Amino acid sequence: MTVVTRFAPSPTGFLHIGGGRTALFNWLYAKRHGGKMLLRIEDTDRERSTDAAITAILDGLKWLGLDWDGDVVYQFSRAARHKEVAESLLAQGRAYYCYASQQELEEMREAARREGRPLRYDGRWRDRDPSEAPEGVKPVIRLKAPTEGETIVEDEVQGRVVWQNKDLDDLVLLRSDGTPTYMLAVVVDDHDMDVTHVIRGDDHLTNAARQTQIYQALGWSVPKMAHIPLIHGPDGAKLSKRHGALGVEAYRSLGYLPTALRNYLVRLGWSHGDQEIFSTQEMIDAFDLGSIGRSPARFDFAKLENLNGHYMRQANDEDLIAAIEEILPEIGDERGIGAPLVPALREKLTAAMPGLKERAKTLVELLDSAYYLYAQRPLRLDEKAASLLSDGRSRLAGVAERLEAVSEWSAQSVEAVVREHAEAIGVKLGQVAQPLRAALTGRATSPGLFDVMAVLGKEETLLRLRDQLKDAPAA
RNA sequence: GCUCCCUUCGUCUAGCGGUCUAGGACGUCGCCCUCUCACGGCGAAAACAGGGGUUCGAGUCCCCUAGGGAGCGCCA
Repeated sequence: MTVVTRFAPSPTGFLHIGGGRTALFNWLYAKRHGGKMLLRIEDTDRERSTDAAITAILDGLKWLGLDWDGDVVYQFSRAARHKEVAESLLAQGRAYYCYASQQELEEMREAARREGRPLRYDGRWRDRDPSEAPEGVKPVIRLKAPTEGETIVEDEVQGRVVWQNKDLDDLVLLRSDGTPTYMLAVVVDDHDMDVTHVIRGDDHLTNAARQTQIYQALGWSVPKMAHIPLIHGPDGAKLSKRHGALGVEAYRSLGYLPTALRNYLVRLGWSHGDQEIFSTQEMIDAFDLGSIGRSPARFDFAKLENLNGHYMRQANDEDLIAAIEEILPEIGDERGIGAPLVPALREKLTAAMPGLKERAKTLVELLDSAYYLYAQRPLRLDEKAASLLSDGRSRLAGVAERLEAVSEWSAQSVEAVVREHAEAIGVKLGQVAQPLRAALTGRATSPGLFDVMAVLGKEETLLRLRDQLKDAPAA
């Protein structure tokens, strides 16, 4: 039997980080077993589902590099089938019409709360004859769930989880308007789509029990289930939208690479011995449900940054530039850079990339550290640079002249000249290099100074230098 | 309130009864490298929630307590 997994988000918002991980796990499991991952949009809540959310989810998946097999299934389009299944259950006496009103149900819950009883539907229409139905009330169809015995979920991650049937109530299968509830729709769709493995957040664990009851009523076999623990925010609280749960597109704008995010995500809850870095193929080869932990994990930006740095260092320069260009529309404006990059800047960025990517943790950081490439003369020095320069300006006297004399401008040749200068005035290289760096880049840190000078070129280097040395005392 | 799940360094985790004086990674702090910052190298501090059992032996199995989480909708 070929493995079929599915990712089934509801389109009520962006694809958040937890959903991204669930999708990743489903994708990895399918790939690992040569199976398929299906994508189903659970849009039966017509009020809250939006096309914008669907687009965001699809884009998020694509950016993460997760593809799916076949066409996207829209759950709502299958409503007729859901209804048919509910009615078949009704015909078999495994479901029944319930005429309880919203108000009745609320009172039921309120009373239960007051008396400290579980908040469950009391089954008041379970054995009542429909002839007693109140006039003009459209009924819902409820599952006639077993009242005795137990319902067992053999979960691939959580192990064997047992519920007493007396603790589970008769859930609604079909709403009074004839549309299916999530509980019914999921079961029917997973069955019809031949899903063999349901991998989802453990917030669905109790749903698994109720869905199991529906499978049993239908006489269908239950797919394998794997309920993975949720991701919490850095403070340990549930990762919710107001608690730092960002959509995956936000990580994109923050300058993270999809490869890094994937690597970070796969290690959240899953492990493979001591291995931390996984190529896509390695992830696929090693992924298994048994190595998924059962406790929730906190989201840690520091570790994501570290991984991102790793992947940036490893990435090839062209790909990094392409990735930067992609997010330039979002982050370029405030830095005065338009997308696409003008050829001259693109060229400089390419030349400087080996030194830049070595130092940055995110694409945004990289772009900032490349300030010296796109800065307009005269440079605005930041505070540290300004003080470095004022301290060391006198040691720079005469460098410009020495540099002027260089005919073959390269990192090597300028290094030789600067070292010569330092030696001539009897100071260490750093004593000259630091103020020089400040003058040329406007910052106290940068890639190797001589690489910077090489990328800038002789003319620009000298112009910038003279900008800052105008009022320097003579040597 | 009821049901279910969880609990190893600050964080992610290894550990599946003896090899644990508990390993790795991120982070933190030193030192080295060095023109700065990174990278890299070396090193340090840092954890089995608590209490009972079971066993010759428990981080590993069982129970209780505490703490955390999820669910309890005609939402998904």
